[in-house]
Amino acid sequence: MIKKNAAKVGQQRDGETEQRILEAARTVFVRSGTSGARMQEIAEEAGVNQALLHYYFRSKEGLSQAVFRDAAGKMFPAILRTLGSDLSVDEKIDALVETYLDNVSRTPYLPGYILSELHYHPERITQVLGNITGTPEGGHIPETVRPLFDKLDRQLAEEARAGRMRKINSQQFVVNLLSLCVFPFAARPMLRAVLGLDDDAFARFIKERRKELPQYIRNAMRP
Amino acid sequence: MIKKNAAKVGQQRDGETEQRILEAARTVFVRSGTSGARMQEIAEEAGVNQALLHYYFRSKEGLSQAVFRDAAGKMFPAILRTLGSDLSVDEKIDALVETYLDNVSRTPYLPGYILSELHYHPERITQVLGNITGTPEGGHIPETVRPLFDKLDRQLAEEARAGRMRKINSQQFVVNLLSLCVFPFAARPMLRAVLGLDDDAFARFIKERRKELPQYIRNAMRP
DNA sequence: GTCTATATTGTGATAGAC
DNA sequence: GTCTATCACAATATAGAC
Repeated sequence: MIKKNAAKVGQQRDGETEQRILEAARTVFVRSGTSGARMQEIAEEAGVNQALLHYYFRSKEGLSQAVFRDAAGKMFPAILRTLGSDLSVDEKIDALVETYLDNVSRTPYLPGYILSELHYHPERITQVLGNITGTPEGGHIPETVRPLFDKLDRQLAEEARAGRMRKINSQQFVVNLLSLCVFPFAARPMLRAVLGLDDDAFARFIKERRKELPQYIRNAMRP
Repeated sequence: MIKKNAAKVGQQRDGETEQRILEAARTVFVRSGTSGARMQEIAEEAGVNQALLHYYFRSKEGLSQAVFRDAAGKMFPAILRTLGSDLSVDEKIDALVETYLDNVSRTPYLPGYILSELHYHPERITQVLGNITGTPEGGHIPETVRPLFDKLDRQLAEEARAGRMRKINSQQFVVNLLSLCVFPFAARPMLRAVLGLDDDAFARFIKERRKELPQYIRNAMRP
């Protein structure tokens, strides 16, 4: 109901400007971190004035939360959905490795940003992950996620009982899976410096991983 | 030759004050990140005045570099030494998992700090890792580290030839190893929130990992 | 070496015109 | 909705006494 007269000079229809600001903010926050980023830098990146950032997002805190929420909203739901699905264990491994590596390859600096944010602002996890996991206000996330891990535990137990896998608990299983997928991106600057991987070489490195990782992980749990 | 008359009031002998400042800085930088940290906060943590930080380290930049150099100097050399040693592949796996998990358990927030620093200040990698790896001024780190990976590649090729392992290249091998060791610490705040792991539960989680990881990794490469 | 006081710049945020 | 101008304070850094 608000934005009428969109034809008037200097006005943009819809949330176009807001969106441009949000994307600029993502770029800058991902590059410099929440405290390292400057509102001025974001304004320039978006091609607008600094005051406009405050008009749309009120404060730096508000803007950075919006960015983090978006970023986390891209990564976590997909992972949780896969882990909680009705796929078999083997299929979950395949699905997670493929979708994660494919998706993140397009935004390779996101994992580093997210892990850093979680490290320096752990209080944000609850806010953001609470929504994502559907945890009620003031609730405890682990309780909401519990059913997912319980289900995984049953699947893993059944595989072990049938002699198809060694016994492993769901937490270690998930952490192993995530470690092998996420770490190479989070440590990308290190790999670039130590192994000399430029953008192309890194992309090839990930492509190779995408092929070998499922086999690697399944093998690791053979009886 | 400088510090005489150490008995005089207000003076400390040796680098005691400098050391206290450095430790305080480590605490604060690891907790808040380089740009998030405040010199005032560090001064308080060290129990000295803010001007003293500049007396010893000239600038915030200087202090943060000193902290990062120390932190990286704790992690990387041990890893590189193990990987480049004369141990067999199996022994390297054991050694790296054990020493890494044991050492880092004492400073569990260091990996998150180091990865974040590398993400937001990739230029520091060259400065610091150059020294650690013994790369000459202006040299390229990968060339210095190359022999280490070449040696690993020969070992892995020999294992494959003898039918004891599947073929895997040294880069993927090392990244897998590091992923499984480092990620749980780097993602600790996330694991705390999602899995509900408090300090004790996390310590147990790592202890279990220390036991199972070598077997997991060896298994993953079985033919 | 260590302190207090202060200079100086950076930076988030707001007021108000258009 | 978007801009320019400016405020208010935070934060690094330095001067100089002790």
